[in-house]
Amino acid sequence: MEKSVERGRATRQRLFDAAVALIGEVGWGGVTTRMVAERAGVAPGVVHYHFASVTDLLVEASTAFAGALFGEVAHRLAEQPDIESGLDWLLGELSGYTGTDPASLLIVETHLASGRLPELRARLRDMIDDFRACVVSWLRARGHTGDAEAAAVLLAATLDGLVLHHSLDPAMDVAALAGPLRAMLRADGHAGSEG
Amino acid sequence: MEKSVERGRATRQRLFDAAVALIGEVGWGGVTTRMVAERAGVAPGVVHYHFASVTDLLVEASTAFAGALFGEVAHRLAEQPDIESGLDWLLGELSGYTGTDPASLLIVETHLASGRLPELRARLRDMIDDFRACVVSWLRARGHTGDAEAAAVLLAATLDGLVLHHSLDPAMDVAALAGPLRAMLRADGHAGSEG
DNA sequence: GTATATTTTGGGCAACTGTCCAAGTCGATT
DNA sequence: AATCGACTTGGACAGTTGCCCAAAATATAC
Repeated sequence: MEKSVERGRATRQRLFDAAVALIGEVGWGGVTTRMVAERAGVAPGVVHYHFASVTDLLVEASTAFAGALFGEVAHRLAEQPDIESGLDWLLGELSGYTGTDPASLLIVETHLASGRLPELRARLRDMIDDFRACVVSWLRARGHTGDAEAAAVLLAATLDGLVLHHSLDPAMDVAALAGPLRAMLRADGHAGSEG
Repeated sequence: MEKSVERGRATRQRLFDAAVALIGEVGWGGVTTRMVAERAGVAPGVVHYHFASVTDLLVEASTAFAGALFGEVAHRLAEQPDIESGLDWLLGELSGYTGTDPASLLIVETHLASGRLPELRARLRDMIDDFRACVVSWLRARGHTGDAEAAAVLLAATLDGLVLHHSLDPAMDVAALAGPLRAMLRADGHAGSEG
């Protein structure tokens, strides 16, 4: 009983991939048992053999994908020598997210679904916390002197927002955003009053 | 044939309201004919008497709501005497969007659905264009000397992103973002190299 | 009153949904 | 060879879906 298990793992992985692709194509709520089964090239019953429910599959697949994506971005960002080149790299990546690619769609769909699925919500929040923490330490190591936490929160939100708007407006000039974005992270403490 | 029409308009409006509320509660794809009919207090058949399809109702309702919201925000923003107080007002508004309110949910849901509904996509893009244009003229009238278009794009995207992240992380300290956000809009031209 | 236009009703339809399950396949173990 | 366990199959089930429509209700015009 070894090759059987191996085959099972492969099927499970194919279900993951199919789920990720379909969430982007038809939306979180539009993914059906038979759809994902057909896409994975298996019989409909297989889905409920490997997962308790379709929602369960969706949660597992989307968190796995999102986790890998966040980790990858954080990792690549950490390799950037200074803040300015880091931002340039981020903007460059961003221009690759046209909004039609599975990555950006899945991220936003997962965000939304998390509002109605507490467990998914918790996982996603942990991921964003991790990502923010990476950005904070990266900013500090590169000489950012201001409120690094606030900057990280703002940067993470801005990136997500840009992915969203870029999908609506593919003609958006991403490169032109470098100026104000740099200014945002050049803030060095003398902020303003706050309540 | 006048009071009849009036009653029809009232029903139509109740269907709009029900649709807006339900998009936030169960998601764009989760709204069903019978759901919206029950919420509006009418028989299921009414929906398809007033609208060609549920999707049609959803598109009409969400664009009407989003248009009113964008218009309201742009109008209130235009009343702010300077950029800093404008940002403060925006952040204050933002802290009201906990992510559980219908407005923020509907905005994000509509964003997403637009990826699969070309007409909705076009309408939404026009709205954001209008909003950006308002921000641009507001920035210029308040003495912004840099690339006002880029600043407006970035600001609009950042606001949407913050709504998204605020919904995931209600404990987010919105006021702390004022510093870097102001710095972003304080950019006055001497940006940097760009590809 | 009758006639006409508009809106509303409640049920009917075929298609699809998630989930389950008895039967079947296939490789490993004995 | 027979047996065992993990995996897969394809169909069955009850429930829900969007959409449609003949009939009833309501309001205006004559």
